[in-house]
Amino acid sequence: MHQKNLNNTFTESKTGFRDRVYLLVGQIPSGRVMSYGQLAALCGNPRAARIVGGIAHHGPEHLPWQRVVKKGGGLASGYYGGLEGHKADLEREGVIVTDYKVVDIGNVRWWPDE
DNA sequence: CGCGTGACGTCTC
DNA sequence: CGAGACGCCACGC
Repeated sequence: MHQKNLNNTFTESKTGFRDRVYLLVGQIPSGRVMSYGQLAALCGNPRAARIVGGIAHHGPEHLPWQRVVKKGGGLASGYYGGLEGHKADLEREGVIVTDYKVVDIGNVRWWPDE
């Protein structure tokens, strides 16, 4: 037929990774943060943290990527505006940041279970 | 369809 | 504690 599979890759299982990242990031409430590895794990691959970073860099700007930090609470240098911008956006939401690292990350880390 | 890549993570020194 | 090196894997060309 005329339709073919085009690029196919419409298999939810595979493209799901990137889409899930978008959905999860969009679900992070204000004042809370998630780590790249955490997002990756929830997407199905705890070792795909780097992939989440790459997706974040190229992902939609309307998503709260500022709520995505490293596992230890470290901010992302590649964030639009750099560490300063990232820090400013997090503090704006009430997240305490010191030396470009989220303070008490264990308390502000958010999980979809909540 | 293979290679390089990177907003990470973990180990070692 | 801090910095450096390796590994890991989805994504784009």
